[in-house]
Amino acid sequence: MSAGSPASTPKGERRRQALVEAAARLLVEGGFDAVRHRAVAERAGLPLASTTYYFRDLDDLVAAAAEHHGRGELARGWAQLAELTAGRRDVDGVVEIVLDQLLGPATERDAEAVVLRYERLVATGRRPHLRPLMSELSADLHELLLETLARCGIPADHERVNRLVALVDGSVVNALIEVHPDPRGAARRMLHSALAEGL
Amino acid sequence: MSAGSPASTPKGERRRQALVEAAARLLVEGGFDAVRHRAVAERAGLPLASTTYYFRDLDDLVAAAAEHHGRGELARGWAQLAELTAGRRDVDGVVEIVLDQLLGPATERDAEAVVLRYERLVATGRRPHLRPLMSELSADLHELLLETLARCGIPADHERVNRLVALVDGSVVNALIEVHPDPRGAARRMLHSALAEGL
Amino acid sequence: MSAGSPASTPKGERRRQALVEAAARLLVEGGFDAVRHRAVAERAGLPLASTTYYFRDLDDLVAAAAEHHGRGELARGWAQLAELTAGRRDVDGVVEIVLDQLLGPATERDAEAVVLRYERLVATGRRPHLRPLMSELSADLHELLLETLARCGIPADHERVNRLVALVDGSVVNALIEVHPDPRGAARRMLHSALAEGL
Amino acid sequence: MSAGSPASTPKGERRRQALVEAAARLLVEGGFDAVRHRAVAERAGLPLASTTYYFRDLDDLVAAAAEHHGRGELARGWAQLAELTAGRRDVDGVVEIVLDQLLGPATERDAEAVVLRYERLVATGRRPHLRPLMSELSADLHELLLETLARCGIPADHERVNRLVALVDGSVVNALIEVHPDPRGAARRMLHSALAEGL
DNA sequence: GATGAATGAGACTTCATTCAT
DNA sequence: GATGAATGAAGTCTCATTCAT
Repeated sequence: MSAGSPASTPKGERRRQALVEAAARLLVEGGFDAVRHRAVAERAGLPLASTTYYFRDLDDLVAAAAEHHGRGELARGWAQLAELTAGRRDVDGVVEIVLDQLLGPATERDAEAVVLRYERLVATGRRPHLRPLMSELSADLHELLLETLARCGIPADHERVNRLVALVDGSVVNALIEVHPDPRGAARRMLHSALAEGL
Repeated sequence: MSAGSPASTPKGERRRQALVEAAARLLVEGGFDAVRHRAVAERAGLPLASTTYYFRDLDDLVAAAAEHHGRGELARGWAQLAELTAGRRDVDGVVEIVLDQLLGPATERDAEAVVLRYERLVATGRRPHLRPLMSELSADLHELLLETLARCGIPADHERVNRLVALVDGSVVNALIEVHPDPRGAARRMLHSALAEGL
Repeated sequence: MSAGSPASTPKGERRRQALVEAAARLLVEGGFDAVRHRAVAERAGLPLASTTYYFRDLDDLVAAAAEHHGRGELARGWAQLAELTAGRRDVDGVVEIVLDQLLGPATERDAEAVVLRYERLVATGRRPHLRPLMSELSADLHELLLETLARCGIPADHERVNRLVALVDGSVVNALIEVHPDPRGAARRMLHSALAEGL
Repeated sequence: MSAGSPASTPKGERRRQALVEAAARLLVEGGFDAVRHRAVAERAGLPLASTTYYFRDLDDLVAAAAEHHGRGELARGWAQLAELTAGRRDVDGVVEIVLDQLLGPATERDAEAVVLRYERLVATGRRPHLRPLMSELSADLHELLLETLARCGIPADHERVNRLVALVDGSVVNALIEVHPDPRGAARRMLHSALAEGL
């Protein structure tokens, strides 16, 4: 999916990967603007020129980083699902599971940890080249949630998942503007009240 | 609310305003990254140094632009409300009105026109200094929707408005990643299905 | 001596003085480079344009500040002399008095407090317009030391004062480069060893 | 000792050196304030960006220039010493040699040529990062004078050298404020009178 | 007399990208 | 294949000074 160019040697692939990981970490920490050639190279402990050697330009590297981060999140989600024993759960349990799938595991610095998911979504609005990637990731996330709800004994279809996702994402983006943002809390409250009314 | 400093004369106020408007236009067209001293000055047809004369630094100018844009949207919303004849409406009518309030009037290039609202929300996640402003705007928007729903004969409380907003915003951010994004359409479908089930 | 231009009114004179004092304080705190129109005006609580209204240009203001500071030091020196009871003193006493006259009263942050005297001397090397002023101040300082030594019962002539001054100033400028500078201490040691050998 | 970073190739080293020399020349001509990125680049006939490519920031470049100048002076001093035939000399001869070591060879525009030594010393008072460098240069100069005096058949220890240096430096900084400065002359007179009295 | 407004010049620095080796 | 070297373009911001009022 990523553009890629040279280096099909194992070593080349390893270095490419190191750059992607470095870029992904920067993405999480500082957003899209923080992904610069220099910063990535330093993080990865590789020469500056390697960033343009392995990636056509910065957009290419940013895209690869976004993809890496997105796939990592999904992998975590599927792994979490695999460990989930089947069976009915109360609302509280389901809500927490869904929040974990959508926002990642709860952190102390939640607001900051969560923001990248939304930066990615919104940034795609101005970067058409990210759309195919993001669409793919999104479809997979959808699938993951569908399975997760099923495992929890909650009947779910595409529409219901869409609504759940919208409720969470909508709550979060609106929570980010609070002076002391608590996006996870906001999403949790929203989900509860929605589920209480039968979604 | 905006920081600003000099220019109490009418002319000064006019120039300041010209800069804000130029910055706001750039914000709409290119997002936060597009608001640069040079670009703003050129847009406004004013000397480069005027940007730092009227605004302490770029953050200050960006904030003023965001505020300008946000207040403009709200003003439009209230004006629209004022022209709204009271009385019950069918779901279709209400949905269109709510979409207009939240996303602005329908445009051809809808995806692009709509994206700034979400950039603003998300950007605030990394720019704490925008939070007070955004919170204020958000509260006003909330009020506007409350009134709008009342005018449409739909019983609404804070919670219901929150849910509506979340549904729209969540739909939109998830629609932005489609290869051919139709955020307004996505939000419309979501609202319909939600209202059909009694919200 | 200072250039001066407008404002012979009492109020004008007062504001001019306020600017000079503000500039002098900045001079002490940050050296010549710290004396900027903006900084001076802010310190003095006066409008920016007043700095160019009362002083032809920045050099003029800097010169006035240097003069103010220099004359203040000298006034302090003469006052100190006036309070000095006549009579022979031991070397220690004389040394401390001379150090006070040349370097100002001992401070905790001595290195920083002392540096301006030498910046002024050296800066004059590149600013011929400061020379008449500095020469006058220097002559007065010379006179002060002559009187001081006499009061202490130490026979002194111009040559001896010159040598004393040179020893102190030479010690100080060479002490400023230490990692933990102690210019007063260095000057003290130098004076002691010189006086021990009969100057 | 200088910070620097890239350029290990001969060519790189040469360009780096060109920048340092350009900066050093500017330092001599106009003092610390004259060392600006633009000015250095133009002097060296190199692109502006090369100044930040070879030097982390301006402070780094200024320090390198100060070091270059200082080491050059010292090298000249040691070379001069090497050419010095051993043996007793009269006071006049010794004085001239010491002045050469401390102030550089006599020039027509003496006052200007000499001022940088003192700017460097005094500037260090406000720029702690220069202290280690200046201390090292100072120690070497001390050594040079010790050897020089020995070569001239004059018994000298650290204390005596310190006193000599202080006398010269003190004379010079006080001479810089004369309307027609003659720092070398002043130092010469001071040394004579001091040596006449057995130091 | 006094000052708010205004700006051209220039300061330092970062960065994406190219290219020779 | 890999990378150190290099740089043009642009970024943010400060400042001394002028001028109209």
